[in-house]
Amino acid sequence: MDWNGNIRPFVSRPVIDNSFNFLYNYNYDQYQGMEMKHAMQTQHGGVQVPTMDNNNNNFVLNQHQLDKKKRLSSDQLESLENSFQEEIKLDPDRKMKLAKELGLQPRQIAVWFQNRRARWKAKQLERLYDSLKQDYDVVSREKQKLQDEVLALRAILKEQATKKQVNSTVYTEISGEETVESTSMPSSNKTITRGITISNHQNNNNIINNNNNNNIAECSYVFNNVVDGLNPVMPTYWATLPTYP
DNA sequence: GTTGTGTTTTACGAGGTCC
DNA sequence: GGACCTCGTAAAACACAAC
Repeated sequence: MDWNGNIRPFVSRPVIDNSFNFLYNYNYDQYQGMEMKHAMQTQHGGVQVPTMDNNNNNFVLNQHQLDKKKRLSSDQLESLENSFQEEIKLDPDRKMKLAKELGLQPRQIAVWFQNRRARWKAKQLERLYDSLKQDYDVVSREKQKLQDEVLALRAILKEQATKKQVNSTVYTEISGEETVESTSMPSSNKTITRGITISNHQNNNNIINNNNNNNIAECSYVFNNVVDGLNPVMPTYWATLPTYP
């Protein structure tokens, strides 16, 4: 029994031999004890009734009736698609209207919308994945760039610290004061990073190399905050990333 | 033309939510 | 409790390459 009270035999197998016709009798039920929900349909969803077999008084299906799962026509699909584009959910009134217009069972309309929503959702997920992957790639490249910068700056710092150590050793020999600065990372990174400029670093590399005092004066806002874990600064492109509900 | 195989579409059942 | 939903799946329909 379908939603409209029509009876539709289960007809999932092709006729191989007439001797097996009993398998396709009206009373045949693949799922014993289960309610029949299928309605045999014509090209446009009309219900077909099984015919009587002359020999044994059983209901049998002719070849046309055995053609199950008809695909919807292009016109039907177009109408359904248009309706779906208007609203992906199907209210009962619209379902009945579409069923009438397209000559389909209301159940078919409901099922089509359910399947269409599933396809739509899968597509959305696919797009979301692509978008997130793109974002990830951008962030990943940026991270690599920043890591390279950190390595370069550490090398510079190490070099400067070595020079400084040499100078202070000479000074200590004279004054007796201890002025050696640690350059190890990351345990003492705060000490180091407070004296480094990351923004405009490429232009500043020369300055760093040539003017130790200027480097210390150009304290990095970005680097300090990121390393200290305070108010991390977002890359400008983050603002352009799409938002998702 | 046939056959094998992968993909798409139609349809359903199970289990859940909502009114 | 009925209508409807999502999710997972079966099976028919279809597309297409290989022979």
